[in-house]
Amino acid sequence: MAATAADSAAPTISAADTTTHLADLKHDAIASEIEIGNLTINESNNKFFHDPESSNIKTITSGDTPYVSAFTFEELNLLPELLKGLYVEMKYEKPSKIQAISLPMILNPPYLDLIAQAHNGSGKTACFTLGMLSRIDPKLKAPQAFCICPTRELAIQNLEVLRKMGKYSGITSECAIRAGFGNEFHKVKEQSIRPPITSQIVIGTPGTIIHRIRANKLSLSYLKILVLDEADHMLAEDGFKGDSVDIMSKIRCVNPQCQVLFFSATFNETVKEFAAKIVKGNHNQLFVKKEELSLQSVKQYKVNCPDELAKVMVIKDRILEFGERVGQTIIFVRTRNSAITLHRTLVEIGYDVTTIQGALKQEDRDKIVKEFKDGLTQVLISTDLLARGFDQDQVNLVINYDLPVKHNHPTEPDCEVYMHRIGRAGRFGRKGAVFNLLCGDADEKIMTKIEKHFGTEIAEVPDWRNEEDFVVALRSAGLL
DNA sequence: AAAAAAT
Repeated sequence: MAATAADSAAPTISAADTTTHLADLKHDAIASEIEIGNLTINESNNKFFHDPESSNIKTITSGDTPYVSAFTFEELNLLPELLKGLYVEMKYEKPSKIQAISLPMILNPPYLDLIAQAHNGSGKTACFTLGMLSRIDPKLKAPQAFCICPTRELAIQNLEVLRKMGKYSGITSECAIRAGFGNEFHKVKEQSIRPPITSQIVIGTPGTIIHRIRANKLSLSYLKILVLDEADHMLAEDGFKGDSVDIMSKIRCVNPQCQVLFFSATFNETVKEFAAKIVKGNHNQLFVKKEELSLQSVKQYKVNCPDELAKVMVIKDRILEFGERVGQTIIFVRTRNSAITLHRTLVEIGYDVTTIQGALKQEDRDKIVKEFKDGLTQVLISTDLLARGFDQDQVNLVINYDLPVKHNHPTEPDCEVYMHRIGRAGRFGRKGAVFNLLCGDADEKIMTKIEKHFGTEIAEVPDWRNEEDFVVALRSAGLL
């Protein structure tokens, strides 16, 4: 990739010595914005692929450490085994923007806490994965890094990335997610007689991590780094706030110096404030304006449908008719029941899909995800189970069968979930399209609120019955 | 029953 002007003027993020109070953040008194080159693109032969627009990430440092963004992985002084993992296994060439900015902050002493926001599909996972791998003392066979995630699927996916990246490092890792439920006594029992965890990196869901800590099967004594993936959800009142705080305070008791990293594409004001409160005094922050969070490469559409059947018809005869040619599709629904019903309806009219939701047995969930990731299935119906973090390159279409709404305020959109859902398409700068299926005034109002929140105009597909309208939409998204 | 999560 051609070097930009910004490349030569290696930006030093100026050290700020002031406090980290929110008032300061608001005044941008200690903020310095930096500009660096575009994301590195690895698969330029992909026809659904283009250079994502350069995005602004606002950097706020505290303490007196100056950071220089890394334009190459070599500058990060990584162990050769890790560099090999990045180049050979991950097929990375250069750090993406968020990686260039955050990795120096993560990897260099004094290992400050970090609150980091970056666009969906921009390479956040690699940031904290590399962070965990680099900070492990290979000789010490004890847990030194935790990563907690909101779903089991995400924990499994993150472990897969970590093992790939760390393939030559010899660092040990495992998932801490619940294996057996209710009547699967043998599995539950298996876990209760398990020996203590010796893996150096543990990635899991909050409940299971707490359970292992309480059972004294997961030592905190050597912990160096804690990662909260999808951090805004992990810290949300109606998310995993209680569990996350519990884990953090247990760690602080034993190990007050443990570095904490919060990563997500979204941070609403409430969560942002809370995160800034619970990190250690000196810490770093990276933020993106919500108006700049929408991916330029993913086109959003709305379709007015007279009734639920029309929504089904639109999915089958208008969108998937062409959609199947351009990649995989995820259809998001609001409830488990909605997932089951839509699945049944589509099958009834002769269209085969798979469905995932939290009420399924874990082995079925695993199988459905695997089939989809292996490309054996084209269309996947999902609840918000897969709204966050799920990474599948080939997903070019997202359909919101139901719009995401706040559970205690059904007339209000859940803008964060909306952003995460549409972020399942357009991974790493690929092109994609989102179709929001609206039915009635209430839906239209919610859609308008979403548009206002992100300051984006969502194009309307004029007529749900007109095939040509959808062809135009997909073509304009760059998919046909 | 919002969904997720050792609920």
